[in-house]
Amino acid sequence: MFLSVIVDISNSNVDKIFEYSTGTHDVKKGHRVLVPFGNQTIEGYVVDIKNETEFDKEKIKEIISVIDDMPVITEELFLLSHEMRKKYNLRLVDVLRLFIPSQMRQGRVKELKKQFVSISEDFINQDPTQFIKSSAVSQFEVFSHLKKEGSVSLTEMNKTFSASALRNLISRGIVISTDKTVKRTPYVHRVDEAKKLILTEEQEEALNKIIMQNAECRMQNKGEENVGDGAHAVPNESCSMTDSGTAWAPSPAKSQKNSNNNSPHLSFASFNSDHRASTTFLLHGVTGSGKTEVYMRAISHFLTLGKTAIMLVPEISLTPQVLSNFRAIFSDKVAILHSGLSAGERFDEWCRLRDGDALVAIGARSAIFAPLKNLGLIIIDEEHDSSYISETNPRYSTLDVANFRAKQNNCNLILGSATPSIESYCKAKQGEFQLIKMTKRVNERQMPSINVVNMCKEIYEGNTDVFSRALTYELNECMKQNNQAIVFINRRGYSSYIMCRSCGFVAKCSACDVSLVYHQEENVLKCHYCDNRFTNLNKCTECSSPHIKRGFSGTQQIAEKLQKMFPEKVVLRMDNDTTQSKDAHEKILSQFKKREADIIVGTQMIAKGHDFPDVTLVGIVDADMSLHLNDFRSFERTYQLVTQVSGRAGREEKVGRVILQTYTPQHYVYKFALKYDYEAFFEKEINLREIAKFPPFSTIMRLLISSENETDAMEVLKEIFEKSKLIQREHKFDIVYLAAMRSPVKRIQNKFRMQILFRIVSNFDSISLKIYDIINETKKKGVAVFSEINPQNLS
DNA sequence: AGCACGCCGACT
DNA sequence: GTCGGCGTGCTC
Repeated sequence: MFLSVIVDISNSNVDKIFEYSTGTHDVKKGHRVLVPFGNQTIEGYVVDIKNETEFDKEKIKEIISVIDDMPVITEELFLLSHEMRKKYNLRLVDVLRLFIPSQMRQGRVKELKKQFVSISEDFINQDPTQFIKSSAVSQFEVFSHLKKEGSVSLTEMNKTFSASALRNLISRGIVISTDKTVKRTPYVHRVDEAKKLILTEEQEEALNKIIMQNAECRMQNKGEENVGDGAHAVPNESCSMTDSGTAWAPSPAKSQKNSNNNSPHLSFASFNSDHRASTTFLLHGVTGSGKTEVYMRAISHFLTLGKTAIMLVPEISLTPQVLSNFRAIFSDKVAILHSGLSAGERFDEWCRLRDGDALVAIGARSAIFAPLKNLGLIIIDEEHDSSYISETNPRYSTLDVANFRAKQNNCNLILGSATPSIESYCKAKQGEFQLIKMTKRVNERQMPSINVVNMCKEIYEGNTDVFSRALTYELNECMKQNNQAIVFINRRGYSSYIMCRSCGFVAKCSACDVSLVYHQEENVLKCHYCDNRFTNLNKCTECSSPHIKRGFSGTQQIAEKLQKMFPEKVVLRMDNDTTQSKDAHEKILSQFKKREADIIVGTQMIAKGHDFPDVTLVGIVDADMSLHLNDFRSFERTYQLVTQVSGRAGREEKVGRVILQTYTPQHYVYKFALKYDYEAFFEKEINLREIAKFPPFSTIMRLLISSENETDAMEVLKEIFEKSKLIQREHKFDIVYLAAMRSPVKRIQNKFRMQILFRIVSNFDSISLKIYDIINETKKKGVAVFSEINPQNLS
C-alpha cells in the first residue's frame, strides 16, 4: 500500500504530494505519520491511500510511524481543504494546520494521565479485618473511603489520607492504581443558572422559521439521510465555494510538470445533486432583541435530532460569557475553542468534539473548523464583524467556509447581527438568504435616544474641549445619579501623533511609514503597526524647537480627563494596551458589570455584545474617526459602530442616552443611525455601491507585494501588473477596475508594500485562477506576494 | 524548512 | 593549495 502525504512544512517548494509505502503500519486517510524526508524526519498528513504508485518504486521510502491513534482529519474537512486551496491560492499544509490545535503538532500536547486508585475486585466484598491489622488505623480509613467512593485520584487521596498506608495497600494488591485520562476543561467555574425564559413573539417566530425549514428539508431528503450515524457524515451534496464539478488541480501553475505524481486523487464529479437542503438565515435583530436565546433554542432543537452545532462569536472576550450561558443549557456537551486557552485545554476540548463527547462548539473564527460530524446548525453571531476575515497566513473568509460546511452537511446556517454587512443584507433581499427580523428589544426596552452634537458649532461657540457641553452635562447628570457611563473613542494611546509647531516635523516609526502614537503611561512613542517603542521627544529632532503639538486624543487621555472631572469615581480603560494579559478582557468587563467602576473608556472592543444593565449614558467622542478612512466600507463601519455602541445603553426603567459628537452631523450615516433605520441606510448605501461597482456588485481582489528591497518589490509589481493587463484585455466586461499603486501604508516592519487592485463583476472563479497563475510564476527572492479577496482593510 | 552540492574570493 | 560565502535545487 502507498500513501499520499503532505509534509508539515509550510513552503511552496514542498507543497505537493510525496508518496511513501505503508510497511506494516496500520494507517488510514486522515492520520498523521512520521516520515523520512531528505535527511530529516518530519510529520505529514496522509491525504490518500492507494494500491499502486506512479513514482519510482526504488526510491519510495517507508513511513516511520503513525502519530495519532485515530484519523485527525475527516473526509469533509479534506474536501474543504481543496476548496480553500482553490479559492484562495493557499498551500495545502497551511489549510490542514487550521484543522487541528496547533500544539498538537510536534507532539507538544498529549492527553493528561492521572493515577486513580480503587479497591481490587478480589477484596472489595471482603471484611477488611481479614487483611488489615487492627492497629493500622489509616489503612482502614483508606479502605472504607475507597469502598464508598469507588475510584479516586491519587492527588485527591494524598490530600486527606496517609500516603504510606495507601502505598502499603497498593503493594499488597488490595488497592490497585490505574492511569486514567482526564480532560482539562477551561472555565469550569463558568456555569450560569438555567433560566427558563419565555420567548417573545418575535423570538418564537424566528425560532419557528429556523426549525420549520429544517422539517421541510427532512421531508425532502427522506430515505437519503443518515441521521444518528455519527461515525461518518457522508457528503452527498453539490457543494463548492467556487465552481465544482471539475477535478481539483493539484497545485496551481508551477507544479503542472509534476502533475503525474500529484494526479487528482479526489474528484467532485460525483456531486451533482440539485436539491438544496441547507438554508442560510439572516437574523436581523436590534441590539437587545434576544438573539442568543433564539440561537440556544435552535441548537437544542438540532441536538434532539441527533445533530451537532457550531456557534461563532467575534472575539475571545465574548466566549466565556456565552459559554456560561450555554453550559447552563447544554452542560458538558459544549466545548470551547479559542486561542486564549492553554495548550492542554485546547487539545482536550478539540478531542471531545472529535470523539463525539461534546456536540456544540463555541469559539472565535477558527472554531468553524471544529471536528464535528453530522452538523445540524452553524451560527455566526455578529456576522458583520471584521474578525471573521483572516488577514494573515491562510487568508480566508469564515462565511465561505461556513457556507461550504453547511452544504456538505445539509445543515442550516444562521447569520445574526443588529447591523448586517451590506453584502449579506443584499443577499437576503435577493432571496438567497432567508431574512428574519426582530425589531423589538426584550421586555419592551426602548432604544436609547441618540443626540448628535455638531462639534464645529462647539468650537465656533468657544468650546475647544474634546467633550461637548452636552456630553459634559450628561456625564455630570449620570454620575450624580450614580449610574454608569461608557465613553467610546476609537483611538488608543494618549494622542494620535506628535508634531513640531515650528517646522511641521511629525515623529514616524523607523521601520514603518506611520506616525507614532504617544503613550503617557510608559512615556514612550509607540508604533501601532510593529509595536516598536521610541523615547518621547522634548524637542523637535529636526529644528530643536521645544514647541511640540499633540494630535487627537486617544483612550488614555480621555480616561485621564474623566478621572480629573470625577475624582471620586472609578474610571476604567479597555483597549489593546490594557488587555494584553491573558484574562484582562474578562477582568475589566466583570469589574464594570459588578459596578466596581463608574465609567469605562474604550475602543471598539467595548462595543461588542456586552450587556451592562446600569449604563444609562454612552458618549461617542469622535464618531467621524472611521468615516474618513478612504475605504468603500467606511460608511458601513461607522454606521455599525455607532449602532453597536449605542446599543449598550439603557434598560427597562432607565432610558439610555447617547451623545454622538461629530464634525459632519449632516452625513447620512448619522441621520439614519440616530433613527435606528438600518433599512434606509442600506438603501442609500447599496445605491452607492452599485454605481461605483463595489461589493456586492463586484469582488475585489487585492495583491499585496512586499519586500525589504524597494526596487525588487517595484519590479515584481510591474511584472504582475503587465500580465494582469493582459487578463483584463481578455475579460473586458468582467474586470471593471485594475490598478497598481503603493499601499496606503507604504512600509511596515521595514518592508515596502505595493498593491494591485482588481474589481471583478463576473466570472470571478476563472479570473482568480488566472491571477493565481501569474502570482505563482512571478517569483523573486525576498519578495512576498499575497492575494486577498474582499479584504476588510485596504491599508 | 533543512541540507547538500557547487562555484568564486581571501587566507592558514 | 583550502576554507567558506550563499545561490540553486531537491526531498517520495
